[in-house]
Amino acid sequence: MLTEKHKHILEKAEILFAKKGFEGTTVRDIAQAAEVNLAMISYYFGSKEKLMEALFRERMAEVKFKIEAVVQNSNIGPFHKLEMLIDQYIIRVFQNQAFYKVMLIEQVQNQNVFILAILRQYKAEVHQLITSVIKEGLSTGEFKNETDPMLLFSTMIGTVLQMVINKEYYAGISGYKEGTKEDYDEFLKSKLSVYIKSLFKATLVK
Amino acid sequence: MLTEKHKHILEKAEILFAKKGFEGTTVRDIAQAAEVNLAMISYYFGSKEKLMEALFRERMAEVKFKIEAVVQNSNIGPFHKLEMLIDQYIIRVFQNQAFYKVMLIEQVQNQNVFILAILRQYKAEVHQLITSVIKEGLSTGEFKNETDPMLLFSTMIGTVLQMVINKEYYAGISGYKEGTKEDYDEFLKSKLSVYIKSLFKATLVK
DNA sequence: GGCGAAATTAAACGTCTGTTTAATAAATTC
DNA sequence: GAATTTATTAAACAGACGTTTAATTTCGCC
Repeated sequence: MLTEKHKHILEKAEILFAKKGFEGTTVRDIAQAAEVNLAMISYYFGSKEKLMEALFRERMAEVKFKIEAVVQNSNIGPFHKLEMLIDQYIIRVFQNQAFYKVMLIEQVQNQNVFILAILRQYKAEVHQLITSVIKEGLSTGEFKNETDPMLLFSTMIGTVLQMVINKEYYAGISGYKEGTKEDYDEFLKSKLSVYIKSLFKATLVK
Repeated sequence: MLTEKHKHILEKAEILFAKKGFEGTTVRDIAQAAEVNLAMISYYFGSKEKLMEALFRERMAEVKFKIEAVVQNSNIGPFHKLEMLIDQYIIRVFQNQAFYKVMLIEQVQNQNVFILAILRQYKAEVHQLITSVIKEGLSTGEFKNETDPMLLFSTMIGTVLQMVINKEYYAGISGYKEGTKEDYDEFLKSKLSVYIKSLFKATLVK
């Protein structure tokens, strides 16, 4: 089990991995950021690699529950379910920007077999979930049977991540000035929410 | 100027950077892959960092021309221009998958100021281009004035990159078996082309 | 309050890192 | 074709890397 100290170290490591990559981050960097002795990282996690794996195990576990709750609720229609999944995804990414950056890098590089397996399983679960909602919409006659769920899936994930990555650039050109960073994130989140829902609607709903 | 040998080394380095990241790739790795002596990398490029910068300078220079040609052609309508930009982007990403992975990682990590500047300029140019085409469509009354160009831009880039990143996963679930890797890439490219154009159409065209 | 286990520390380990050196080979210049 | 510049090499460099060690401190328990 992970203690609060474990989680504290993971949090600091996550930020460094997002900024400098796994190889670009040294164990000494992590120890300094978390204000613990260098040797504690090995003592707590075994190795730098196992620390990364612990980070994935920890963050992925948090995600799983929340998604399932939405889809299994039978009181809401299929498109509203998709809307909730979209909002949920946007909120999750903005709340864990560092981790989603780390995840993106790992997905691109595809090196660590352990993380690869976790990601594969995660993708399969989310994909299956979206597919089942779309099938539900097809059976009620609400949706058109045209678009590959994987494409919609990629659009949702891809668009959100691109906006997060280009946040600073977009702040410059959109002329957004007022408010704190949190306000700006809220501005982006609602913009993305409206936009992606409209894309889904145009593509799926009859 | 870059000789053929320079370009050969950059090509090999690019593949390694995409797979293992900048820090995860050693100069010895690059030398071995390019079949040159270790010291030649410093001799040719000055340093590992400058090699990376040379890679960006080289690849970005190739891109610039092609985009401009499309937009400045006045014989074609605004939506058809967008369609051409979409196809061009898809072709470019699939033709330079390694570099676009490197670019994505660098964008996420945002470390090297030189590369940051190149990317900023590139984004500004592409963004300005798309915006001008959309304005053209608005002035002819062809387009609706609703969507932020930056969002469409993010969708195009994000969706394509997600599909490239998840190529292997998608091959598994889509049951694509027949043909070579090149055939599979062609299959994905045409799928993406049709899909993204339909998203743009639904969002922009009256 | 004393004992055993767990936590924390500074120092050291061998290995690998990017870069430089000094010597040699190849190519270019006149 | 000798002289000079350029390309290539193996070896060495100092520093940084992840991990381990052995000693010390802190803690929970009786």
